[in-house]
Amino acid sequence: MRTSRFLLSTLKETPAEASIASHQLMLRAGLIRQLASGLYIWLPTGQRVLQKVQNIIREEMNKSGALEINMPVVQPSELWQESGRWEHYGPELCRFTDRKDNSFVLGPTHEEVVTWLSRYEIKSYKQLPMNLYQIQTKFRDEVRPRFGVMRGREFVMKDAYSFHMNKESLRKTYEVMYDTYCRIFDRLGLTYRPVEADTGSIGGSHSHEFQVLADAGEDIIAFSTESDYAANIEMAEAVAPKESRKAPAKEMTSISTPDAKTIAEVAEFLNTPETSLCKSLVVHGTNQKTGADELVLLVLRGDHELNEVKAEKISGINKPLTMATDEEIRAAFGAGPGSLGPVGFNGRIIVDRTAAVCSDFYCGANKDGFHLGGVNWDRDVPSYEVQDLRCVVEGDPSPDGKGTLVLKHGIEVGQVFELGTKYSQAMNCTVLNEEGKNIPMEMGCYGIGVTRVIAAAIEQNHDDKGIIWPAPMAPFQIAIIPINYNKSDSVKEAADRLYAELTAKGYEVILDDRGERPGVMFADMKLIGVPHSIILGEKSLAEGLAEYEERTSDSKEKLPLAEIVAKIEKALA
RNA sequence: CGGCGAUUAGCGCAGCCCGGUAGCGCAUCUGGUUUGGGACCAGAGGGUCGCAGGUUCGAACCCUGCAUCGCCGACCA
Repeated sequence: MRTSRFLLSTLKETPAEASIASHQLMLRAGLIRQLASGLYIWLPTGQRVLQKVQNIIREEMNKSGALEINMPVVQPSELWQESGRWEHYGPELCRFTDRKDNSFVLGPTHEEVVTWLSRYEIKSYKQLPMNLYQIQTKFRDEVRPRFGVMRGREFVMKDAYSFHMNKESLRKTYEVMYDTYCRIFDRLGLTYRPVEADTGSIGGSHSHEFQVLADAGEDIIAFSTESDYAANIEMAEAVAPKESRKAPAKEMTSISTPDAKTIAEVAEFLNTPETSLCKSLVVHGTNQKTGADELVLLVLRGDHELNEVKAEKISGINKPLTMATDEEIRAAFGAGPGSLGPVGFNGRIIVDRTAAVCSDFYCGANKDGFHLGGVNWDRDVPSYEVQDLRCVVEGDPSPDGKGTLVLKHGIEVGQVFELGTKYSQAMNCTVLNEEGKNIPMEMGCYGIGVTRVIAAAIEQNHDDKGIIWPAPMAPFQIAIIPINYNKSDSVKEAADRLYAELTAKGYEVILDDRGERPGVMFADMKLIGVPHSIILGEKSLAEGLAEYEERTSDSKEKLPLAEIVAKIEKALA
């Protein structure tokens, strides 16, 4: 490719809307342009990267035995009603009607369509297992699109769906996909970790996420210092403290705490650490026996945070988790949210494992402006349950018993699920087994955020000059930078000859034939992150020399022109 | 969906408080000089100041509404 015939579209200045490195660089390097909130055009440079990532994914998926298909973006609403997700998927699901007033959605994912397909195409257990995948555009009307393609509304995803006779077969394919994902992310040159994950609204039982480690990541991952335990913080178990609760040493007393409402304020007012306080949160629940709505009190140690995913999984707590309003709280407790506590509350109380071993603690008095001190479970609060409610914090013991936990930010680039029969049952997707009996197929699903992978790679690989692509993702492998291309015959001749030679060998070469000043060419090639550059100048050429520069280290080396091709071939081998 | 902010040339911004000829830098085009790390000189093109109302002799500027974009939070296979 010659720059004069290419749409390089680089920007010197950073557009104001971009806040993280990958978004800024994708705009500056001319990979993408924003069309509307969460919608992006992929420019030629970006499209080349996108296709490279897609090809690697496709190769590895094909190697794993999966079969590529292509399903429509537009899907009939009836399928979503069949699966039950018409109700459960919120406004994120973009719904519309056609001219005949038939109802459709823009596919945010394709479980319904692929299940519909398999219902017709898979008739016998002899066809199983089968794994179908596509690389396709999805649309999710995100509440808040941000960070460029990291969280766009329209994005490219590789999604695969596997079908099985039984759980053993599903588990086998799950393992194959897990390994395939490792190979894909290894090949892409990313630093990532597979972590235990929540299954979220897609449903299912067993799941791992593939997280690219980067500070800009929106997820938090807990790792063990000693073992390979790793989990999304949503899932990471906060194990029960080993030490048992101390016997009460103090009498319960009421303390006036005017204007102290938050944990930090109360701790400061009482001149005591946050760990000696317990905080109380009120959520909506359903009474297990009567089925009536009720308010449930959740109690955590003052320095800990509620893990909403864990709370939602407790039966009797409404999903999605909804906090009680100030009015509801006042009606039930006779006090506002800043002064709540378990003492005297006669509804359901769920206490976090760590809070449950606190003794002589402080908590709200259920009276505005007052807290209680010297509070003890059992003695002062006779009836309560103990559950794992909180987010883990750094230093917590690892759930597998080895080492302690550290927390890091991650970008979720892939996820593998065991779905089970959630969709096959709801949509009557069955197969005849060896006994001639109709059974719902076991299903798995496996996604990779293709466009997000690119943003994640840039988050991990850039410097102040621009992108430093992992070799397999680079839009071009080699840049030829001729100084005075338009004026010097020797430079032009050498550049054209090298370009022809390297191109004929099958390399992806970009020749900067714009005749720009050297600084402009260097800056552009570094910005778009071409891994290898050949610099040709008239003076060096007169001595038979060319220069080789490598992007990762920005190191330069002069060597005979005749040896440059061999040098490049070695570097790219 | 709540709170906050922005919207003026392709991009980054000033002008608004205090109403009266729409500006700067970068980019683009022309000519010239330059050519090893985002050059210099001279000239040129490019704007319904987000949209709609209102106040006013007169609105980029003041008022009202709406839209879009962004930030923080809630949300998220």
